[in-house]
Amino acid sequence: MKPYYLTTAIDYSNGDPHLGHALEKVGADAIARWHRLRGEPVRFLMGMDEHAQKVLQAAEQAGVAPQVWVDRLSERFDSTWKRLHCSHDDWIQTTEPRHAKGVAALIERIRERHPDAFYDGEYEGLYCIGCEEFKSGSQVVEMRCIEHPSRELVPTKEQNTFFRLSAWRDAVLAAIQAGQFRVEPAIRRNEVLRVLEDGLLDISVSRSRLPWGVPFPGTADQTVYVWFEALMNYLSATGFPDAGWDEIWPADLHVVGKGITRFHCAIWPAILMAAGLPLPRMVWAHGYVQWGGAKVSKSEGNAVSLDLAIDRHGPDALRWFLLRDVGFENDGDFTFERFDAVYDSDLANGIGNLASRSLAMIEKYRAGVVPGLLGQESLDVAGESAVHAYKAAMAAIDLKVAAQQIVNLVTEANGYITTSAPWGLAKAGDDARLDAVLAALAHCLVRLAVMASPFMPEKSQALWAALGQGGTPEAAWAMAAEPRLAGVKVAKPENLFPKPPTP
RNA sequence: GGCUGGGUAGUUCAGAUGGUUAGAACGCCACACUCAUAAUGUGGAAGUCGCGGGUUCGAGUCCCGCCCCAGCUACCA
Repeated sequence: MKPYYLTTAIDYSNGDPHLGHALEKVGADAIARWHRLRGEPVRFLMGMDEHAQKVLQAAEQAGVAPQVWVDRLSERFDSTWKRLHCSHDDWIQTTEPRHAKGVAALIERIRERHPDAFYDGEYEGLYCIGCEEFKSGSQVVEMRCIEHPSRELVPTKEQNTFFRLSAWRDAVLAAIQAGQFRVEPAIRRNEVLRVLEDGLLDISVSRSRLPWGVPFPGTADQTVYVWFEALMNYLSATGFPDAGWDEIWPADLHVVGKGITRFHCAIWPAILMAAGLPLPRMVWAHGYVQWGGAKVSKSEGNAVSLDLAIDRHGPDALRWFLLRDVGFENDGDFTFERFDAVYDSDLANGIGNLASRSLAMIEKYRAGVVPGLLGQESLDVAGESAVHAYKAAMAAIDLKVAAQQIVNLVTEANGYITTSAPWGLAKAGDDARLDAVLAALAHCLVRLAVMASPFMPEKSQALWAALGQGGTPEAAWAMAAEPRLAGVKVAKPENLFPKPPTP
């Protein structure tokens, strides 16, 4: 069975991982975990983009060889994502031999099928002597490079290879319109459609001055231009062109930042079409994390320390906050003030306290053994509908709404406890009612553990274990659909989400 | 400039096809409860729905104009 293959963007090896990167990884991870929860095989790729000029400069500044530099950063990013409980099962660096091999094979495959897909042309751009590279866009202010404002940019021509992007415009446009190649959310799709409707120009895809890169097949001194090559990581990670790659490809989902949608939604599908390969099924472009309303980025120099944010309340809490409050669709804001508020309300006072009080009552009134099911309580009905709504939201990659279902169910459960007042039933000796209430609470907790697992794997695992369940909540969707806990021995865990002492 | 979105309670946001007193969460105030991480529940205060016109019996929801914010605008991952 072909796995659900999803990827995140590969990150530039020229700085530390920050909150913006984290949102993407954690969001993709929640989606990966959701598919595993449904029992699907999943393949989940992350990695590093290492062939940029900036990377060389960063290595030089650090005084180490480029490969040493990128390996160091690769380790740093990978371990950060693992610390955030990301469950990727492949990690690609674009300096790996398998990537160079995949890129070369893909370009050759395009040449075989469409000999005129590539042609020699002249690229003309503004060249900065200081940076030793071409500059454009926001790097150019008043005809000068922002890094070297004392020097004039020199209009320079160089001979290199062009990709006939324009030839695939109609086909890419049609694929998006037909829904065969989905671009989500809609705001991003509209942008891409507009770009395509305006037409595409051919693009230069090689550089002659950069030895740090993948050699362009059939040329003596050219390397593949970095972002053209970077896109191909999704394919080279499947093992392409070696046997077995087509058991993984096409990708089901590319998760990317909104800033790079055009590359993924116009150029990447054109490359694949030229090669006669199937298109990815979906590109999801998330919004950006802002810091107190301002852009967070390495270039702005205000990147919040990711380690600091993780240390605040632990990795699961940060995952929860990013996906539930910052959001995976629109831009969102990160402040410690809000992070603390959401932690207290959703996690400590919400799920954590609900688990605590429910399990404490099962222990106190029934020696920790979940009573048998006596009938359907109102809380069971609420649980079923929460699971239903959650499922629909996850399938639509609406992580915020999915998380909302968890919060809603917690609220339902707290209200149910107040209404049914188990302590009163115990005092009155109404054992039948008390059994029903305690069973319903246990079922509710199981549902919560399962639903929370894509968001907070570690904490939901702890809750799962407290409910006397073996293994992990992964692939345990059946328990959410129909909890079976009669006779199971539960144990109240330590506080799932301890509250820091208030000063 | 062009194109997309958006401007709704202190804050973050919901509000298909126009229709009773505009909703939720967090925060705030009061009360209740005691199983629980001083947690939870109930009630309450809180909004000229960006501005100005228009259509309509009736508009946050449609039309026109304007203001403000964000994004995209091709080789910036």
